[in-house]
Amino acid sequence: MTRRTEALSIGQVSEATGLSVHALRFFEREGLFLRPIPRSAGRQRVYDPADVQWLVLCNRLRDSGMSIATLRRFAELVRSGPGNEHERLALLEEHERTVRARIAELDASLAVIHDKVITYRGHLRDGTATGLWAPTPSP
Amino acid sequence: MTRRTEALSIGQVSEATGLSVHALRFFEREGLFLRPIPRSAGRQRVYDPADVQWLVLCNRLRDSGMSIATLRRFAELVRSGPGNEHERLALLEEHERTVRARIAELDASLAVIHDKVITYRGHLRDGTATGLWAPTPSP
DNA sequence: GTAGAAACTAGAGCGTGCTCTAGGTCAAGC
DNA sequence: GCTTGACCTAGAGCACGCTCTAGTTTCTAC
Repeated sequence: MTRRTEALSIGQVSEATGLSVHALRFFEREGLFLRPIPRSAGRQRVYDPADVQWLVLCNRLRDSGMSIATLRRFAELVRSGPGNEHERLALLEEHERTVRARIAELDASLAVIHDKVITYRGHLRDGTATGLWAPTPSP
Repeated sequence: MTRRTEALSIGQVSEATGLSVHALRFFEREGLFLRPIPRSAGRQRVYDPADVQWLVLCNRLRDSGMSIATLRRFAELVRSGPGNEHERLALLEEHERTVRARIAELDASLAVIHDKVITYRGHLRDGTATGLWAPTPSP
């Protein structure tokens, strides 16, 4: 007897992933799923837990700045089955480098911003808050 | 004798800040400068080094994800002179929190991505690269 | 069987942040 | 004076990533 995997409606998947139902349909149009999502007799989408797992990964990739186009490329690679794992790895490695670079950039900006915050606090404490916008050590 | 500050053309400011001349005019329309940029006899913008310094800070704020709207709010506060330093500090502190949260989010995503990378490398090394997309420890 | 919620499609619309176009004007060198 | 390149304005256009609309159908509960 074939074990039925748990069927999920678009609303349930939306709930589970935090993606809106609009976004889920958009993702499908954009070819971001790993398979054609099957439909019920009434043409409604029937997802399964593996789709949700994939979407969770998609969320991580999107949240870390991967574009829809790159995500689609990754999905295409996974869809086309075994044999292109080196390409998938290369794509992920590239994205990892991008994310690390972005974090480094944010760290650098954060240092500048935190410095400003410290300076403002100091001047406010001392009552000498003039000309504080400058990026160099404040006057 | 009044010391002339160094006058800069829009092209020079573009060069110095990395912002395009289009972006500089856009920033001006959006009210992101600390003063009305003066014009030459021929209606050309005449910047000075302080404008460049401000733009360098703007770049840091923008690069770290501050919206144009928030940057405008900050510029308005600075423009309106002394007396609102607490507001400026609050704005910067809020942005600092936002940036830290973003870094934390990226760190979390990076962990997931790096994990995938490691898994792909392992499976490729072992020649067992199947079903590797899953976000859970790969099958 | 009927109400109300949820889903469907195709396609328009929107917020953000520039970027580019069109049609000039201005400045510097020869 | 003329060329060349930088600059001007106002406004249109664009890429991205959804979000929403309109009109219809389907599902669920009573």
